Amino acid sequence: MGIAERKTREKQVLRERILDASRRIVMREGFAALSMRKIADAIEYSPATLYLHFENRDEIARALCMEGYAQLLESLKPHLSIADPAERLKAIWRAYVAFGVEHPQTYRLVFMEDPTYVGAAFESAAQDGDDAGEAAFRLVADALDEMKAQGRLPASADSNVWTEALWATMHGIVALRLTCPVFPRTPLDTVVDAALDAWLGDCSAHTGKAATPPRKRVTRAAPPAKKAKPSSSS
Amino acid sequence: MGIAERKTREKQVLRERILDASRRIVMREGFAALSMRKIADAIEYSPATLYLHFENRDEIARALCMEGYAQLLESLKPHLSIADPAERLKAIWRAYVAFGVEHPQTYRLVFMEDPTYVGAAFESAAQDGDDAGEAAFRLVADALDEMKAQGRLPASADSNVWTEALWATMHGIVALRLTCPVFPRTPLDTVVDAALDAWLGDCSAHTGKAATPPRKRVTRAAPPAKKAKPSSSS
DNA sequence: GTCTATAATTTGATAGAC
DNA sequence: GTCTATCAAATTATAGAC
Repeated sequence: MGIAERKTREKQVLRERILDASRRIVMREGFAALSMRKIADAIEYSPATLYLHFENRDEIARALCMEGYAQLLESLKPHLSIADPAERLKAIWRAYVAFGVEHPQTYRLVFMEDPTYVGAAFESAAQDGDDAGEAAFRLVADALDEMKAQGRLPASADSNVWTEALWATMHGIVALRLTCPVFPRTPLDTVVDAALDAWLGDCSAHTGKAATPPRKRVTRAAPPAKKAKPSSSS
Repeated sequence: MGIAERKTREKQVLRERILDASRRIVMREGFAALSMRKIADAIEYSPATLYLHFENRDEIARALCMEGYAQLLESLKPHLSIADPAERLKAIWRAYVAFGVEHPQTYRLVFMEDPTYVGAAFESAAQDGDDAGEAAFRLVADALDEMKAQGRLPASADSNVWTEALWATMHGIVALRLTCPVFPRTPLDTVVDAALDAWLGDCSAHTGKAATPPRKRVTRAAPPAKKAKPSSSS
């Protein structure tokens, strides 16, 4: 069956070229500027050909979302193996935000455009039954549970609630950068670190080495802690 | 000059009708569905007439943004006079989130569509020289400074950074509701409260009456605090 | 599989009559 | 001030030749 396989392989190649061109357009001009004609021009095929590989523009968009989400996951992967749960979470979320600001149009397409797109991205990367969204959610929730078990988070903290809130915080940081660059803004890293501190705060318990200084809010008296925080934007 | 005044008044009336119709379309179908023709049909005028009152579609969008932002500010106003800075901030941000989820298309138009729109909204409501964005920012930053002065926030907390981070957090909560309704989600109020607690946390110092129980994260040992948190979504 | 050609819409915006 | 009529340009999507 070599002939049939070559044909499907060639078909696959063109599919990839279509997605490549689409990705370039989206990254350069944003999703709103993505049209079938523009894609066709870019790959030097007729618009009609696109419909042999994708049902419509929406299917191309969904494919791009799956790609983009996979790319995001890939950028998080190096940090998943960090032993300490707090450091793991901080590294993951820093990478998450970095991805968002470095690939604004991709991030926007996946998370800020159509509610169905992120759903498509999640369902696509299904592993062991449940989708990639669930898996990512668990990843964070489990780390929070670890911290709770170590007494580094309040026992009253619901890890599901905190996961959602933590995600919302980081998403908000990215989203504001993308659509509301209005204020004389704080460097990105400074805001991210402040947020991570607020949520994961003083995580030096059980680590012994007091790596993260307890830059924690006070309960009774004002602490003598004084820490300037210069930081570089992305 | 009664005649001229009547004419400008009548002109103003039509301008309002255009904006009314536009607002309805945006609220019902979203900003993407707002077209000059649709507006003209709604008010039973010809499309050409619209151009006598607005230069183009973008100017209508900006006008809607100014309206929407003013509406948001209005919904925050009742809480600005709360004496306690922590309670004030919490009330303000709860109202902010509530506005966002109750007016999704308006919120989306102002904060999630075009970067220039939110700028227009801010500059429009200029008071005493600086724009409404600056004013709102100060509002939050000042409250944070109050809390800091009372020793209820760490002295190391930069109120400008925290303001931006706090805004990002609340914006993220709203934005995720609008564009990523994917998970079996936590009730809105629960997430908002968790976030407010994480940022403003145990604020019972100096209030005497211990109104807010110290649902704070631990530093050394696990606290006996146990608090179930049932809450209603909006 | 790929193309040409085109249908069918929808869009923002304007010229000129009244 | 308002309308009719229309332009010029996009868009998605398809029919049918090759």
